Amino acid sequence: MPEKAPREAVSRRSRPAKAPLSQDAVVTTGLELLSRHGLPGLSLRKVATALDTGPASLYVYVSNLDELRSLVLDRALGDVARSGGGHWRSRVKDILRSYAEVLMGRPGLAELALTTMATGPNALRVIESLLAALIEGGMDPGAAAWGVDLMQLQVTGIAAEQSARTGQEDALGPMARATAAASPQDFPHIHALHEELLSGSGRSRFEWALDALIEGIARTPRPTS
Amino acid sequence: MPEKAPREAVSRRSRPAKAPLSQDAVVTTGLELLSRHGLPGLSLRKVATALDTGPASLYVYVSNLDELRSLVLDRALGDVARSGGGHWRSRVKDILRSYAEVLMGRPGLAELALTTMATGPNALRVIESLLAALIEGGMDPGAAAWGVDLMQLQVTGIAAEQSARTGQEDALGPMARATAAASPQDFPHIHALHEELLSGSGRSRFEWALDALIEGIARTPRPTS
DNA sequence: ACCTGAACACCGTTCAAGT
DNA sequence: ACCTGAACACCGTTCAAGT
Repeated sequence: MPEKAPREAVSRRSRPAKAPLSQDAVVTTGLELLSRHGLPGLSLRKVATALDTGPASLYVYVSNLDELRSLVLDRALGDVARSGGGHWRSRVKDILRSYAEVLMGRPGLAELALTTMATGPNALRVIESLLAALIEGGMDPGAAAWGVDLMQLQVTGIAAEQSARTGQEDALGPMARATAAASPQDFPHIHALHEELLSGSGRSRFEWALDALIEGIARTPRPTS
Repeated sequence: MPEKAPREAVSRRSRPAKAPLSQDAVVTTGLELLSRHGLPGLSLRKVATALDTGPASLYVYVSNLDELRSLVLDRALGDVARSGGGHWRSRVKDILRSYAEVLMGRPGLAELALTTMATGPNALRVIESLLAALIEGGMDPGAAAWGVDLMQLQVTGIAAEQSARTGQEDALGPMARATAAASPQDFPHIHALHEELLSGSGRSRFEWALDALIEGIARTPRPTS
């Protein structure tokens, strides 16, 4: 039962007033769809449908799917915490922890980050604050530059592993089964360590990995080429 | 102009003798297609066409695309060098170097490895030899177990970055442009370090990353939980 | 058990045409 | 310049039917 048109006619059109397209709108609904349906939700056709148009229309605002993915990733990275205070080392860990939490906070986002490089302002801000903290900690600037790369990759990888793990109903996935079944003759060390290989809460492994990285990066001289 | 049938009739059939299907055949042609056409080449439909059948037929040997990908990855990992002799540390580096070379040796393989966990015998063999070398080096077995994970992830990530870079004609991709354009006000450290961020041959960065990882893993005590 | 053809429900991208 | 419909050339997966 449609109500009567309120007040004045809505300028020539009747429908819900379909917001105008824009890159911002495209990226926003892309992130929404990702959040709701994971990686398969982030398709040009689905974004187009959500915006009540055809897929061809999006090419005005985005040059292809890869660009959309990278824009959506950067948008999501806007939630990474600003670097707070405290000792440089705990600041580095805070940033990376927040980074991991953001990646794990939406289904498919960590996996997206693994295959897409974000180059927008939010990604740059994360890099910038990591560099600042490391350099403040007295780290050689060159090592800091290379190290940031390592840290981000590592954290992204851990986040992807972790969220793949929680996405499935079986807690540990095929790797657990494979290592558990590894024959003691062919794979003695795996056999002996198969519990260790998968042990530890995600949390404690994460903290350990960060410490190991920071330690290694700080102590390893770069080649003098 | 078909020649006359040679010798005897080829048991009831005329055509090129279409090899029988098998999981092995499916994986082999999957790896072939990947090698020739990169990641887009590795599709169930293309494998089916190459094997002169329909896509539905493959489901007898492979339960879905993900399984095919993980089988193809493991097959490719068969080329990773067996652990040679020498000091444990150089052995670790040799294995990881070979692992990276294998991943970069076929287009799309490193990217595949980033999103797919190989759990076959070849993947296990790589893990086994890394564990053996680290433990021989006196590393705490628990740290070795966690560390192997870190190393593989890191090397896979570097390989993917590197082969994405050589796959494109522009040497450095959008990250270079983004960091080069970073404003000195908003991103002072990136601005100051933007050459360092992208400097160094792949080779020297790789070696440095391995040393940093080994160093960090060896020195960082695991939490006593 | 193995294999098939046909269908289903999707994709990204392009292009000529309209405004 | 922006937007569109329709087409093109693909996908993975399922299913009823055959052998």
